Amino acid sequence: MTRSQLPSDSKIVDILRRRGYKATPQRIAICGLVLRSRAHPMAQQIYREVRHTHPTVSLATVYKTLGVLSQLGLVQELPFEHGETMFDSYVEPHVNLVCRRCGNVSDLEHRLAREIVARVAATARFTPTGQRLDVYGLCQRCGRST
Amino acid sequence: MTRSQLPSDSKIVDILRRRGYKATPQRIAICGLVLRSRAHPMAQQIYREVRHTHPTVSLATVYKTLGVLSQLGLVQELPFEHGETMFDSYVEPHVNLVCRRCGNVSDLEHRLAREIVARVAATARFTPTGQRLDVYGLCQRCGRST
DNA sequence: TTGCTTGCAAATCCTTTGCATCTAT
DNA sequence: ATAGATGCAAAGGATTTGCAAGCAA
Repeated sequence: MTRSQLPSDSKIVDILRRRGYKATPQRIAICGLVLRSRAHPMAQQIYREVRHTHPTVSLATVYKTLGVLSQLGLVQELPFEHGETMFDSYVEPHVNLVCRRCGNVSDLEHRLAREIVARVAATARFTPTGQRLDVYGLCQRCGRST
Repeated sequence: MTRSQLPSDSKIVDILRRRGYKATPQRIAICGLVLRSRAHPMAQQIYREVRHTHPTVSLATVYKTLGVLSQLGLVQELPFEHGETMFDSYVEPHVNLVCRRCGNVSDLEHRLAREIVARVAATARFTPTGQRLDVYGLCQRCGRST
């Protein structure tokens, strides 16, 4: 299975309303930024970006909206060692390649991602609802210059 | 590869000294607790436990020692969404089964753990130095009573 | 209209740091 | 002897919360 289509604003409005949330301009903007990003943004970055179009938005609203998206299963939280949490809108089984030098996180689809979740669940009689498969190291770019 | 033997105190003293750290009683106690635990303890829990034998130890020392262990590659930090970080003394590729109901984290060895790291690294020309393979869901015990 | 949402500020919580004192080597 | 470690208290930084005012439905 490949990554699903990135949602339009009207799709986002639908999703929010259907789940009983009001579709406010701030929410639509924040959801749009997060769900259409492949950059694994952090709350502060989303805040900075959304202020370009909604200058009065608060960081609290960003956090609350990220909480909603997380509740709805539309994003996955990826807390890291150094404090901040990245948000990944790709929630299907996949691998996060996390470069320890440049900090970049990229998603990689691989059949083994689904397979390991399924196998492990069967082996341990564990009912899976999500996963986080990170590989840490040096990306191609950073590895060259070591 | 299976999980290596749990280290004795004298082994811990050796490791610390060889790497240029002083082997203080507090450090030996903290390292012993963490490296011999399979429970993925958090800093507060380690603090509470180590105080049984070293009542004057401070939380700051616990954090500093955990930092040393992390630097040495002897433990892996597992930060979670709800704030606290668990410490896993099993650093080889394996799967963490994280129960969303009871909170228990258990390590599971599986050949696919090594395999996915190797395959993904080759595919993406990524040089791996570590990994975190979490599967979230309901453990056998909690799954029964759902 | 009305309850959910926003934005602000204050509060929380985990973790780190500064520093004087202590101690392993 | 002395560089590194400890313990305390204060600081830091991300995230959450309380609440009055605002807005979607």
